[in-house]
Amino acid sequence: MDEPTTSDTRSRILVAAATMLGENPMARLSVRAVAARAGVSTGSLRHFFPTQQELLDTVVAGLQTLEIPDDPIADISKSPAERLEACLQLLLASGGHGAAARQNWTALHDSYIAPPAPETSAAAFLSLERLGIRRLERWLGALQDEGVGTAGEVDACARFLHSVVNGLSVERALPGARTRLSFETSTLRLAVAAVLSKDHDAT
Amino acid sequence: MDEPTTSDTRSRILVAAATMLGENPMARLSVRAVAARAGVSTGSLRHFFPTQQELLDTVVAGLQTLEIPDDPIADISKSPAERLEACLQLLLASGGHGAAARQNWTALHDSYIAPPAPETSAAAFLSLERLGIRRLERWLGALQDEGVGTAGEVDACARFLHSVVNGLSVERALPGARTRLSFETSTLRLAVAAVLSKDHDAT
DNA sequence: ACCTGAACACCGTTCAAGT
DNA sequence: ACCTGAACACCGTTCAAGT
Repeated sequence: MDEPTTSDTRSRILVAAATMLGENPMARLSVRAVAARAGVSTGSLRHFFPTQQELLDTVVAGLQTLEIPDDPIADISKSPAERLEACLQLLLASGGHGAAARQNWTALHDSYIAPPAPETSAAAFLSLERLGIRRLERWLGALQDEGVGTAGEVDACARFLHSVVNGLSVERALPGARTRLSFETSTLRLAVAAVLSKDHDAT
Repeated sequence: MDEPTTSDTRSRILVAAATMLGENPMARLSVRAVAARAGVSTGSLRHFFPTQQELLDTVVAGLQTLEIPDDPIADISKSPAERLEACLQLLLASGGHGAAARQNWTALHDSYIAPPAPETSAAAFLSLERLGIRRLERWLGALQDEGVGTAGEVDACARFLHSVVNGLSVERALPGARTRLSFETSTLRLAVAAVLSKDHDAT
């Protein structure tokens, strides 16, 4: 963990932002509102968080600390394709099965799809999405460092995998999830093969 | 099509917005910028498009219908990959953009995800899903008849493509859809390439 | 009905100034 | 280094006023 007193005001800002996000996930955190809630000036807020996006990323990253056990990408005993598939399975698992999956998508729907003016709450969701895509990019980057080629740009591949996982994830919340389960692995395998197209010579 | 003269300024606004979106899909269209580009006042723009979101939805909906003909799989003037991509775009388009996409997913959510006993209403959904997958299988079968090989079984490929389209579709209903628009084609292209992996010798 | 442009209430970021 | 608050350049929306 970080030291509890990285800065008193920095923490106050983070706490204020996290509280406001918790109270109303679809509100957007303006500089002035967060600064007022934290009892600091806008300039002081900017001193610790040079940009508003950085504040958002930091606060949602803090909220996300409950995950990430051990990274399957580092397990050299398996092939690159198998490892990437395991990573995707990890992402997919975080969405849950059955009732949990449904509850998850209901929360997502109520926060970001149902509201009449969804663009206002976009920032929180987008920074969360960026977190997931960053993770995918890091995994692909790790494989690239081993000499494994990717089909196209890394960010395009990451977006592709993200969409695949999203599709499978929402299907888990829809009826007939049990029937589709057998297709999940074949779909993930196709997605992995699409991304790791070139030569994958593992030693 | 609509009458060419629904309103001269309305069209000018739409054209200006579409042009700006084409130049830089990541940029956000401000009222003043679009109005200036179209040569009209902000108030006039607001008269036809009461809200900025409405403008966005209208222009992206227009861009989509502009590049979709009918029955793309039979168009032999294009390559198999291009045709399959066009088919997927067709599926994606049926989900709608912006407000329509959100409304669509809300209906789906309320019918099949939210209810406590989702297994009761499953039948309707499953038959609808089967319809979409059948369509994908027919497309893939048509390409196979031309001698185009698919990676793996047809039903597995169809399920894969179905998940990809589902993922992109739900992302259209989530915040930041406009930003992700540029990745849609690259994702679809990767998915098509994954499915049509083998030799695709036409003629 | 169509169109204008000023006005209102915001926004994120910058920066000279203090401590 | 930390902090302030004014200032700048935006933003979307509203609205009295013209045609």
